[in-house]
Amino acid sequence: MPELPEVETICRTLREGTPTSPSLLGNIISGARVFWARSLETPGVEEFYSRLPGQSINYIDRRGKFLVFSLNRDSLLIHLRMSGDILIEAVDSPIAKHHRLVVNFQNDTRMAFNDPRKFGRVWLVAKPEAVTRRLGPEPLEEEFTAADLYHRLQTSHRQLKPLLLDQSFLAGLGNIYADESLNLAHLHPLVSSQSVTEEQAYRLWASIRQVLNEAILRNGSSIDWVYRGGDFQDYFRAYDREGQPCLECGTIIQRIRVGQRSTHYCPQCQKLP
DNA sequence: ACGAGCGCCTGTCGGC
DNA sequence: TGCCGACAGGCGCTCG
Repeated sequence: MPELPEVETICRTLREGTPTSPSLLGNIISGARVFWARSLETPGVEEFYSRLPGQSINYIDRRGKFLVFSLNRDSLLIHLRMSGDILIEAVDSPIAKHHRLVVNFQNDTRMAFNDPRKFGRVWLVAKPEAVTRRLGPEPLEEEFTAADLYHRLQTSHRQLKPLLLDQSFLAGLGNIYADESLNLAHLHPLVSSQSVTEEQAYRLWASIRQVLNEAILRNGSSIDWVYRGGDFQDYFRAYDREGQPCLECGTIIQRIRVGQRSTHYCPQCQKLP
């Protein structure tokens, strides 16, 4: 489920709390349990157990698709990959089937990392940059300008879709929001990046930000059995709309394979030059 | 430098 | 009903 808007939604929920679940800020960690060792990227399980107790959650942030928990001495980073989710529950509730790791708090609640497909990863490190250092710019930050995007496109010779999925080019886009952004910008997913004009780059920049901001306003997208409570899926323009009419021109949305990923686009609005 | 293919995993869905 | 392949919001690796 997790691209930037979904991770941002989870991040805000954990940081700010909801009527039914209070903020995690200030929670003191009492311990942890790992049920699937490969979910823990670093350190080893024993060190993970010994370093966590006594540290409290001072802040919760997002970098790309990573959740970043700032503790007293360390940072706890979680990447949800394809099927990961974060649940807050009572410490004495049963361990659900796909719980891979839990962090217990002194207030008798716990944070569970639930991940059916086991692709997600957790890091406990002294410096978060050790994990996030290779990420590209944050698309919603003010410092990320259209001129910046244009120059980055110029320095690459790749197709737009795989480039947008490359987290070192831009942090946070995944398959859904790459397709949505390209559709809104009227750019074909196979267009070569260095052929994009300044005006097209501006359109892509504005489209990426518009799509991500609207998705965050709708708490992200909910698809299949991994449900998060967002409803941006009801506003998709291209993604998962193969065979349906383009909302702008009525042409049937096509699905092709690009870099092993399903790619949806309107052949009329998004023409190859 | 780039794209293709594959591995990592479990679950769901459609076709036969 | 059961089986089987295709597919899924990600990413790191190898190989041409």
